[in-house]
Amino acid sequence: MRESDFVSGFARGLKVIEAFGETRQKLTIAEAAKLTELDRATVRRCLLTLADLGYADYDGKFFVLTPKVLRLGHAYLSATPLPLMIQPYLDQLSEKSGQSASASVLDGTEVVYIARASQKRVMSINLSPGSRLPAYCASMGRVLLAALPETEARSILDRSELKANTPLTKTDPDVLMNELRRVRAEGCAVIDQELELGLCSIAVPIANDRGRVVAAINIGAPAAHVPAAEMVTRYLPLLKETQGALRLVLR
Amino acid sequence: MRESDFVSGFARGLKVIEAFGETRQKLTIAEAAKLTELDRATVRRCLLTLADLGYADYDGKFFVLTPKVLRLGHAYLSATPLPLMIQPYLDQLSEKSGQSASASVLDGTEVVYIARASQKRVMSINLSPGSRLPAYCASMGRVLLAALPETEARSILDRSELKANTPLTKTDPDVLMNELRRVRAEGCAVIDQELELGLCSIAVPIANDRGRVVAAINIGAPAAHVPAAEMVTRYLPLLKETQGALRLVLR
DNA sequence: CGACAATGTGCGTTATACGAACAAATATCA
DNA sequence: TGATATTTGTTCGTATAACGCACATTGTCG
Repeated sequence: MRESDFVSGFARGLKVIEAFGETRQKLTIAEAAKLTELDRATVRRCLLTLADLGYADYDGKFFVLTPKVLRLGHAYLSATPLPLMIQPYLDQLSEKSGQSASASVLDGTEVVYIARASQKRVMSINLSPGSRLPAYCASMGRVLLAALPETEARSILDRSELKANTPLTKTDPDVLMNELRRVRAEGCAVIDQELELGLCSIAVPIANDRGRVVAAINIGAPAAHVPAAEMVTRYLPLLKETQGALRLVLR
Repeated sequence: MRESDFVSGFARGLKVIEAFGETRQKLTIAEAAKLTELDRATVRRCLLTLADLGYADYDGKFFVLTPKVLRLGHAYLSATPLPLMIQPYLDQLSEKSGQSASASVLDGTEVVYIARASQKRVMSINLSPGSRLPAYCASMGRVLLAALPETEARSILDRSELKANTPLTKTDPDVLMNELRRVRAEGCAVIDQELELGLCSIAVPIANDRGRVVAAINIGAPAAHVPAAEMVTRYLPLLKETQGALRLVLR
């Protein structure tokens, strides 16, 4: 791609949208300028353009995203075969296990949920498709990182904000790299309350018919119901079964 | 807003992203130019910019959206109070009714799902938050349209593609306007297999503490389990209860 | 009321990027 | 396989889009 094929004004605008992140419902011009490191006047024009097009509302101080903004990315979930094909398998997996089951892919340093089936909600956060979790402390993140070349996985860990969500969260990069080696060897990852106290999950990678890892699936359960030590014996057979079935149908 | 505050290059780029819609996983340059009615060279530069930034992959012919594109706007679902506040109520509603419960808001001619709780999936499509349905033939769409001034509702119907999804789908604008008047009078809408054969749903509007309608909630059920004639007696009391509880907490 | 922060605005400047036209590549069809 | 149609790549002249700096205005806080 040549430099003259790059539209920098468009790129700046996308950077402004990304400034909202996952936690900011609204932004001021000054906040968005700080987050994007773009000139304040440039950011102001981008935000005003979003408001004019209906992607945001402006009350004279704050820009608030509107439902229209969901048009900008939902095609990935609604039109891409992978989420659509995995969903029925997760429905069955959730039914058989009696717990929630999800699928995700890696995007940068995070896993993005692309499909989910749940019975009762037990997590404090709602992980519908499009939601993100840091890969280093999520079971699906662990298996997706384990499927990468070690230098690439290490690079992602180095770019991650390795914060301790609970006293059980592993945050040392070397410890995490050893853990990824173990995950690769065993073919699954178990997270024992590293993301959130009270929650355990077990995940396996999903490969397509050419052996390339394209997603991960997991089963999540409350630690009170299923201690981490039992996650493997109770759920790994079901996950392996689903893994094998999906391998035959994904290309 | 002054014309000089509008960034037309950014606006064109957003139009190109929207060209993917809800059903197109991939687009060629020519397809995107046709859908957006922009010059082919302009569209090409926008798509190449998306690819360069990682929002799409390019195989030399097709541009395919990547999971990164989900960063564009997910803050609306993950950071906006409305979806987060409604979710626990839908969980309870789903539990009590034994059916799926959802919330949505109006965006253009469609309803966008913003929260969902489900037991078993019975629809052929997966309606996770971010998904869209045409408002004219969805129960939540009916109640949201009914909450608008008649001229505005009529304008939305006129802009809709009023297609018959099933033999039961109402598509005549005058018939639909009468139906909206009935919905307004009764305070709820029941859809009897107009969206998809085998599926019924009942919805009520959700107002905030100032009486302004901000969302709709529904319960959906298989027609085989709950005939449309019974939807009101079985589920309207539960919906009204949730409606009242939400009114107290939404501002 | 003054200090400080945030926002609005003007405008000189130039880099951005548009789009038309032509070339090259790919797809389709007989 | 060649002809034709369609799509994509590329050049480049040109206009203007839009950048960003500086100053003015407004809002907030103590």
